Amino acid sequence: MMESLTTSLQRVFGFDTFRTGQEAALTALEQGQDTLAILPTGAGKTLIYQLYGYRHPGCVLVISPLLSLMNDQVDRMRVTGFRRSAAINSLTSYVERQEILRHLGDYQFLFLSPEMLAQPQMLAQVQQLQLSLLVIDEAHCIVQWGPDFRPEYLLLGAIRSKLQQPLTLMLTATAGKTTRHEITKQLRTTPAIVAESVNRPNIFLDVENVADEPGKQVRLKSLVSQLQQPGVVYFSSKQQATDTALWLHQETGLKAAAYHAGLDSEDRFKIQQQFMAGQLDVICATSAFGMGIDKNNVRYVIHYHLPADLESYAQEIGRAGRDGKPSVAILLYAPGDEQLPLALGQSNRPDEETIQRYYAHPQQFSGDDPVIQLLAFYRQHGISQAAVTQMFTGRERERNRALAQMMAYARETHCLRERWLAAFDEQSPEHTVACCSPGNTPLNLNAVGLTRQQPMVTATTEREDWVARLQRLF
DNA sequence: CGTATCCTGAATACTCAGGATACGGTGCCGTATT
Repeated sequence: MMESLTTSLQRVFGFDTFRTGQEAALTALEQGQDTLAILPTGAGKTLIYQLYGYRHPGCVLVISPLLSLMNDQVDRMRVTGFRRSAAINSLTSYVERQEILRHLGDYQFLFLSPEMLAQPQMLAQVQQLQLSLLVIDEAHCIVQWGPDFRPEYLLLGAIRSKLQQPLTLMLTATAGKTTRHEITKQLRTTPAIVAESVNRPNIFLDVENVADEPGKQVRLKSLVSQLQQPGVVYFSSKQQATDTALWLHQETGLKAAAYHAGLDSEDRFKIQQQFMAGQLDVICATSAFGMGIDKNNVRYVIHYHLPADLESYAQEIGRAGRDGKPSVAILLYAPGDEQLPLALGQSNRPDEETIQRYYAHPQQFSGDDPVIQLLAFYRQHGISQAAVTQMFTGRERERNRALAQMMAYARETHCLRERWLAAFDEQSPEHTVACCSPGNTPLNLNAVGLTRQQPMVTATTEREDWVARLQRLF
């Protein structure tokens, strides 16, 4: 008889108890059920598949969206005693890759990107393995990136079938009802769902209405110079992230840097390291910044532009206050801001006519256009014109719905938390002054307890004091 | 979709109306080129 989960936990990690969600997910997996686990960052999602891998013979195959995540994870696993771990990706040298492939059957944990796994040679190798578990890390990427950015994500369902439907664990920090539905539909399974609340009570929510672009800049500068550091300001434009980092530094003297996909990987790495080490006050970033960032003392996340949906917003504000201390998420909204996410959503999407013309005469199109590259991908994978049309139509409808939900948050006049959590089918705790400040109410920074003039007291006494202080103030 | 910038042509030469165009985000992979 196999030892209990708790005994394994004790033996492998030296912990006596599981964190919320871990045990439920493991229990479902032990019963042979595919499992979708929606757990906040820092809840110990990797422990779930590490422990499962420890308890069962065969290989745990982990599909991960980013090379940096993969490589960090392999390093961490080797340090903590899981030495039979490897990643194969474009950064792997030829020699190293040959070495791993020669002993592939000996590995307990193998990390691949969807693109790598989709390659026929690689898939053939993996088909030879005895898989104990297939893990889809950051599973929301299937929905967020699949259709119009990284189409290999949409092949995972077919690949899973070719691997004889191995037991599958899907991991993410944020997934509303439609995202959950889409993930499981794509992966062709009806899993057990283990979901923790996405609420983050220590993050004060705020929407700030401004008249226009200059008004937004003024407000941003004022907020950034008053708030406790460090913080993150999100943009939907690389240029504006860069310009604003420089401007904020000049205007306020704060140590500010920009982070986006236009920087070379050396700079990206350096800036990320500096931020993690506390050498930066504020990072002006695009959505490129975030996954895999686990800094616990981020005090504020400001959105200069409107995110495309509440799930992205939840992911991004979730990077504040990991230490449980009071933090704030501020959305700056100017009339018409919804046009930018709308346009971005359209930019990678072919219209019906283009699809029709491409399928009729594919050779007449230039291969440089990313939209055409997507169509070429789907056509080469035998996906019909009708299916592609239907997919992009559905995608458009879904993006519009998601943006409308985001707009409803921006325009909310009653309780932002209630509005936010409703998108994840969650009830909100009762609204208090410590909860949020919608766009129609002014933000009192002192009330949030985050101004630099009023440094926070120590963590243990903070929570009661903070609520009590707020109650008195109002 | 909407803003900013560039371009064009007509009228003027200390210019400007209005149209065309570019910009706006996320990452794998591997091949061709320096």
